[in-house]
Amino acid sequence: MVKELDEKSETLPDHVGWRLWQASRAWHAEFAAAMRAAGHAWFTEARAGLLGYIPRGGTRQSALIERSATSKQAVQQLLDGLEAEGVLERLPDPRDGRGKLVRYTRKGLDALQDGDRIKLEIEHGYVARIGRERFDTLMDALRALDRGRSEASGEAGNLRDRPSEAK
Amino acid sequence: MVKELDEKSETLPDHVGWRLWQASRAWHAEFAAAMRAAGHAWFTEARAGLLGYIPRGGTRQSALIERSATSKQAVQQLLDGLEAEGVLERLPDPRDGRGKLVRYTRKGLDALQDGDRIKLEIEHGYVARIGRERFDTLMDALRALDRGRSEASGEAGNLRDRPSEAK
DNA sequence: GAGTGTCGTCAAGTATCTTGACTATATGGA
DNA sequence: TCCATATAGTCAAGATACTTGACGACACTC
Repeated sequence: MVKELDEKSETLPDHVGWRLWQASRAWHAEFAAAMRAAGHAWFTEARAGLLGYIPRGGTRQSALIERSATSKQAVQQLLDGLEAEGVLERLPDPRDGRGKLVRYTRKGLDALQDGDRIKLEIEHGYVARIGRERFDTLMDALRALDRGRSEASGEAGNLRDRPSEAK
Repeated sequence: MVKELDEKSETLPDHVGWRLWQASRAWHAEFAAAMRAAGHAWFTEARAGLLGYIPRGGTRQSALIERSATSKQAVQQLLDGLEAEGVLERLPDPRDGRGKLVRYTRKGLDALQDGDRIKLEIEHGYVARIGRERFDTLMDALRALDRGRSEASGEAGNLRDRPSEAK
């Protein structure tokens, strides 16, 4: 076989960013595949990202925009899609005529439940692969990193870049 | 402030997938910001992902498609963009009339060098935040996870799902 | 040299996300 | 009360990333 260009011996990157990215992608690919296999064909990465910010009890659309790190239009379009799929519903906020409340439908709650189960399964797989101890240190390090990030910027729990800078 | 809906006490998810996703996004946001600040305005996440698969010495376009986990059309469009930006160039493969070689231009190599520097800076920041030991265990766990993944499927180093299944 | 498969391209469509402009409601004060 | 300003959500248009399908050019085998 041709081997004059060193295609064979070339290595992929090996730094934190790359590893985190690969791990994240792999996790999500596994999760999404399992979700779709469980009958939730509407499940996509972008939607999953948004759902992560919607607690079981529902939330104000504006609160959602603040928490997730994207524009309100992006959030809106994702919500439009999820609403059309029957996963969520939007109700007028009784306490603010401008606002809307976002909450899960039966279908959405069922999906959340399946999601929880699948997460556990994946986690078990990970533990089986690298051992409980290493898995725990992984989680510990990731949490510490997140805490560090929160402290570095303002104090909100996320990668939101100082929600009160230009406001 | 209104507080009847438990907005305040609600917590974000805390499982591996979420943590990996957040960490990955945060890393990339930091990296991309630094790259753009360093004058590489063409830098985006998708392009970065692809560049990760292109070794310094260049590669065949087809090899690239195989390594990255996307369709060849997606790769092609990304390459089109990078070529238009003057980061890469495509040459005919002297050993295969059908093929093309992708390699970095001077501009591309300069960007890679800045990228390496920035990666180190970010890494130092991480170590400062969570300590050298914890950082090392993090990397160790991520590598172990990747190894586990490789062994689970075929043997290729990545999340590519068995490149020779339907082929 | 004919058949088959690989490499890259063209074209069109979908999903995600962005900026800009706009409507309706809320809030705080003259 | 009325007005100014800010906030919540929407509408519209466009950019980017990615997909499927179809195709032309070359390579490889027989």
